[in-house]
Amino acid sequence: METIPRKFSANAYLRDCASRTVLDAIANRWTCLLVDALRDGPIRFGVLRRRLDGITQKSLTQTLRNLERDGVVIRTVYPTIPPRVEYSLSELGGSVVSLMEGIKHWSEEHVTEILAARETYDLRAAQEPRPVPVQPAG
Amino acid sequence: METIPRKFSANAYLRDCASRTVLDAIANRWTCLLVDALRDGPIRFGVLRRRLDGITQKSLTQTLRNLERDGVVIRTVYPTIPPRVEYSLSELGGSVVSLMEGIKHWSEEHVTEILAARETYDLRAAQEPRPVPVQPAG
DNA sequence: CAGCATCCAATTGGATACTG
DNA sequence: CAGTATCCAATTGGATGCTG
Repeated sequence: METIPRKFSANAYLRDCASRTVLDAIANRWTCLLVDALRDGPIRFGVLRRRLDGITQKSLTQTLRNLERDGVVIRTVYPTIPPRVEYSLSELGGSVVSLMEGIKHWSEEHVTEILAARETYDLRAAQEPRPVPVQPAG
Repeated sequence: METIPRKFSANAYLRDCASRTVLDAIANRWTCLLVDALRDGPIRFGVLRRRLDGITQKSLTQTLRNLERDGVVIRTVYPTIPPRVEYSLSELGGSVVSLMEGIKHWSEEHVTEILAARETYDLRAAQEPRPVPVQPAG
């Protein structure tokens, strides 16, 4: 009787589990917006740059490179002058689109509620008595 | 005839839209793991600390404070000695659990595939001809 | 136990200049 | 157009010590 091969079980709670690096790769602002922007098909570098308002060329390049390296994004270079480079999602990338889109959507849906919560919190914090310093000034 | 009040439409693509700050708040490693860890009910600070392997006390405190401020997390202090503090999800927090869990799960499911992609990429990169320096050494 | 305060190293991010 | 390279400011993150 054979032992059933136990499947490797990743656990992102563990600091040394490689899935933690994957979590880091996708759970950040630019990856979320970038993957969402790629959902409707190939898109050029310059268009992406303008769409992800506030991203620098450096950050965009790095985010794209990392996702390409991870097999999430496909980079296609057309040997024209001037150069034309298009980015699209791989099948793997397609499998994470709904999650990224979901996060973006959630942020937009709940922003008003959250801004209100922040205001309330800050107001209460301002009203609370300050902790007495160990060495009072003066 | 009244004008229909046009609903404010948030857009996280825009750098100055407040929803961008919400995106930043939830799209990061610790928030993802933290919210996921809170899904099964109230949990103490020390337990969280041990569960989110590798997090420092400082980072955990800050992540919890920010989410509390945003109305995602509820902090309950029991006036005992020693102090006992429990964290749980608000209703708002509950509405984002499935997304956070989804990201964690996706990371764990695709880690092998992604590690392979990285290896392939790095191998190809090592084989590619180096760009000729403008001022060749020697 | 659940923090806060502080110091410091390391990583990130922006601005700028240049290239095939 | 789509990058690379570099310099530098700013933010982050870890380690440590202390407290109600």
